[in-house]
Amino acid sequence: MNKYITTPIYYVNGEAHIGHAYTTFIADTMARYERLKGNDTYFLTGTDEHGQKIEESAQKNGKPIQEFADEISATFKNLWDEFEISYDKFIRTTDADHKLGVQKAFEVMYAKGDIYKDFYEGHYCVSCETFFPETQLIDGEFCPDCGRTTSIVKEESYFFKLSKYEDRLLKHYEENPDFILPRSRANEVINFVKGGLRDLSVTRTSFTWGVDMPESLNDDKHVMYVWLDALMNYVTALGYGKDDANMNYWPASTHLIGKDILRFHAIYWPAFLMSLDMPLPEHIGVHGWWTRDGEKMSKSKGNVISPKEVADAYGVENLRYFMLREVPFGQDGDFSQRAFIDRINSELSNDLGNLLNRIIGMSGKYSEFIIDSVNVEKYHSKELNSMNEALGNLDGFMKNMQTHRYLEELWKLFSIGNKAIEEYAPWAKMKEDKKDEALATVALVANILAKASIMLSPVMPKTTATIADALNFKINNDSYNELIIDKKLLKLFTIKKVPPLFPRVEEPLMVEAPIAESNPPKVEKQKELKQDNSKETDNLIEIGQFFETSLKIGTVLESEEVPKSKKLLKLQVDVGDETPRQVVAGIKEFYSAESLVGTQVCVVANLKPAKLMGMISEGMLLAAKDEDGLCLVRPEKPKKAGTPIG
RNA sequence: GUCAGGGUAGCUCAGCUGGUUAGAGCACUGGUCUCAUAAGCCGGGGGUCGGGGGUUCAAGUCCCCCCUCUGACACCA
Repeated sequence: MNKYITTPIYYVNGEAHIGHAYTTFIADTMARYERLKGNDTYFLTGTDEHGQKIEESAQKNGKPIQEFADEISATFKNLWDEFEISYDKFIRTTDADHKLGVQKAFEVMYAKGDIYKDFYEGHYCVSCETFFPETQLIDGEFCPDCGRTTSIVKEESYFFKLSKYEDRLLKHYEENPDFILPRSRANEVINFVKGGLRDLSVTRTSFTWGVDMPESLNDDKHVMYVWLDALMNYVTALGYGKDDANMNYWPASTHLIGKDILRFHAIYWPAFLMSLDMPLPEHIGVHGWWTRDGEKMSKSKGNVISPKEVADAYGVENLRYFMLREVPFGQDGDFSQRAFIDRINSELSNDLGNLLNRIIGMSGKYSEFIIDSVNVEKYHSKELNSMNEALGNLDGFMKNMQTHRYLEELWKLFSIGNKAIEEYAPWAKMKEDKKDEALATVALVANILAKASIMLSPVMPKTTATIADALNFKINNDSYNELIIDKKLLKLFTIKKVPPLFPRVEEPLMVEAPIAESNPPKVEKQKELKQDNSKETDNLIEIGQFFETSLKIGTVLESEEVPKSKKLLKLQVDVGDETPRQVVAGIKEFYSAESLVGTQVCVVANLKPAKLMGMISEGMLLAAKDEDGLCLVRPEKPKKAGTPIG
């Protein structure tokens, strides 16, 4: 059977973070699991390199775009190589073959009438060079960004008839309840589709760093929109549009993605495939995000975890185990060294590693390290049964990507082993001259470890290979068939002594990033500033530019909640003009309407008016927001309304 | 605000179509073996299953209302 597992292609806008590693670990585990079962498996990962953002980032770094993309792409590839990720192909959207495939797809959809050239018609603000939907316009006419008059302008664009596939998509979700996993994500998608789909603009004329249009269309003003380009990677990697060399792997078994790109994979991608008359992937697996010690990770907070740093400190395999064991698939997970260390010590060191040592010790003392399964069934049918029961449950968990349940279930084996040793106490049996029984128990545990290692190997390939080596067998499809499917026992062998697999971790191996306590310590502030400074140095402005912003002290005269709004307060603010200014501010979650009346705030006074919930906002309040909430910036002492700030 | 999904032991969670004294792991604690990485094993404490009504012989499990959390969308200037 063919299996095809993919990760998203990672955007080359920054280096790999823990989330990238997580996705890749899950995918790698699934791919290894399928191979173990003897399925012909293709595992794809790679990088997404087109689009305006990349163009801009390269410019900022003063590098040719391709060179910039090459560099970042290489950091991903190198990291995965270092982590021994078992990908079959690392695709880059700048690969020539990929571009060919995208163009081919475009031609097919175009020929079919699913892509048509039209005009992106909308209210266009010339000075902002942007289109705005009517709902955002102020008084149906003015630009929400600059307040100038907009005009109805048509810009040429190619569109994909997404709307045409609405019904077919809904039908597919309904008929394939496990198309999107976990279920809760499917509901989100269904709701969104039911809300109606608009045709998708699939080309851009505003930048050039993208896949060119197919020659047959003879239209080089446009380049492909990045998502059409990016999503196609899943088939161009198999040779679509070129030689179809590996198209026998299509459709994909699982596209693994993070929750941020759900819509593209669950709506656009299936629609594209329908248009190309190609089968849809079996599953879209949607995982959550990682927090750190309960808090969101962010660059400004300085608490971002580098996967390499963690792997260097704790070992890649331990990290893989932790990430897959700690969090229920689909949910957000929390990374803390404490939780990590607990799992290493209690599950890896105590339950597993120590168990291996126990039988090495006993076999050495009782039988010169020789392990013989001959009497296992005679004395331990009870243990064998419960072991087989747990082993039988594993496949279902993996199919649903419930890696945490999978590992939890697998760990029952070690418990069975530890309990058996205790219950049958081979040392006592030896004294009672029941060597057969003593050795049977040791052999039972050896078999438990062997079988568990096979099933653990997709998660921890190297460590389990070491265990297998100690137990004189190799983990592969053959041993899987023999020991797991046919439930056979290990043949007579001599166990090899190995050093402890999982040394206990007594204290954190990484320096903790400063974490905000109840009162944010100064350290964090400093760090934040430092980061910002270093970031801002290439982005300095002239003082004149600063003074283009008119900041004034304002006194809040009136304040009321905007009905039906979660975030907005409508304020009347005196900024020294004859009439008060109406300012709509998104601070309702942090300030009650009454508490603001009579207080002073800092107002950006020459901001172009904007329309929020249909109300004009003629200014903006200065406020600072971080993970702990938002606070307004206010004058230290009362000042007359309208006092300029500078 | 609309929609979706939650709120079960200190923590992380399991409890399918309602049915005996509500479970697991971790943490805490008492005991105990010695093959082992001060690991293992046995036992214990601890829950008004968010709140309030209702249906039923019987509800964590079904219905209604409320509180609260998370996510998506609609307004974060």
